[in-house]
Amino acid sequence: MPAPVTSKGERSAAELKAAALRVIARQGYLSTKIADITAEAGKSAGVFYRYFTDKDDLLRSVVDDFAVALRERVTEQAGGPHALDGVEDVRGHVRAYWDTYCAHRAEMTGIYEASLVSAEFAAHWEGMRARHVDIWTAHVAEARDLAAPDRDTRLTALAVVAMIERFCQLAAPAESEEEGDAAVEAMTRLLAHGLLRPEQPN
Amino acid sequence: MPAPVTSKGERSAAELKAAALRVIARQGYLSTKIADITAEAGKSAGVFYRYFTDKDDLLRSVVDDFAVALRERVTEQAGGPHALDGVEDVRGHVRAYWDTYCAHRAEMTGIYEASLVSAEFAAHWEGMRARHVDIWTAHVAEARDLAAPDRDTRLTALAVVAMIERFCQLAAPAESEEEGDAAVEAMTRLLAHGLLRPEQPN
DNA sequence: TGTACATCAGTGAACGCGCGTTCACTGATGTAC
DNA sequence: TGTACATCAGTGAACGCGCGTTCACTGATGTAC
Repeated sequence: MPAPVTSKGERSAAELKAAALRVIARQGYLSTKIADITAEAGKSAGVFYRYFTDKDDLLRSVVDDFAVALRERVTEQAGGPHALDGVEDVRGHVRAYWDTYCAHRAEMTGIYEASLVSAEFAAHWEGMRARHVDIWTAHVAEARDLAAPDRDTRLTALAVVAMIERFCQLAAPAESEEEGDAAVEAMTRLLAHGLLRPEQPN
Repeated sequence: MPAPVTSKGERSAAELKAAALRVIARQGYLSTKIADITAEAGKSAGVFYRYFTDKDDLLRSVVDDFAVALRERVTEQAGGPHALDGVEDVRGHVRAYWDTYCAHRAEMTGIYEASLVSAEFAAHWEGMRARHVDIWTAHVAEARDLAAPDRDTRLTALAVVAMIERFCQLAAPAESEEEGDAAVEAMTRLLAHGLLRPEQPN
């Protein structure tokens, strides 16, 4: 990725990235053309290649910014919930994913759609999911009093992650903060207690 | 879509469809080129256009076959479970989706990936999901003793469908039938009872 | 049974569209003297 | 303060790649007489 040299150049690169996020949020990554991004930034097509080698390079750069923002966010709320010993902890995990998804919908969309076509981003997305599955696997094993997670535990964790991942794609962006709360609550209730009431026969 | 005239033509069109399903199952729809399909069928590129106008036309045709197969399958197992009054019914719904997903993975992949780029297939996929959400909404409302489903009920149903949809994408195809059973079981347990045990404090 | 003709499947080179990408150029900004 | 020069951002027309798509042609099959 060619680097900007002057402060004006840095601003332009940032403007292109910001424009890309807006376009991607609007029409998805795969449907976004280089010309869409430069037009959104109010520049001509050629300038794109002064700052990026191609579309994937820009996505990579945008995703790096995203990772930095995530790291800051994580250290901010240091020491979150670690044991799945109640609804509160489920809600905490769900809300964390929901909030970062809403705050970085374009980045998520970009990585996800690119993952369908590019091995590099497929690995990236799978890596993100694998980390979540590991976390949930540990929690599920703990809730079930298992010393080591068995296959069903890992499958359950995968199901949890699958639900959160896809539900956020479908329900975000919420129109209002209240709708976001309702979305988080629906996921939390379902994950914590399931659909059936305990007193019902199975 | 240009129609084949002779019986040999019909066979060729069917071979192209079958080849397309194999290629799509292997490398996805978006990454599949017309030449990949004709090569897989052992034919030259030009013949494709004798039977289909373009890639989406072939997908449409393949999806029509799929819809026919689905209708037959549904009428076969006539009168499935209609009330969500137990784990059995949850399992039944989950298994039905899992089985058809595994049996028609290429078609599902095709519609899904095309939906990211084509409005037509986006509508198709959303329509399929909407039908499932309606079914689950009714069941969740019943399980909660609600006369009419409220917003949380619909969100819960969406979460259920999101989980099934994505989990099947990730876990299918299973290596063995036993792995398939385990997958269905993991989804069923999670949906029916959730992660936490009733006796634990919430 | 053989021959002529029509029809359609199939070939693969050639064409052309929609992009991504380049490039010669302009204009703005900053620096040296 | 003014002038000359260097550097970089930015332009947009032109280029070219990777496909999808077409088309003139071949070969196979079936039909009429």
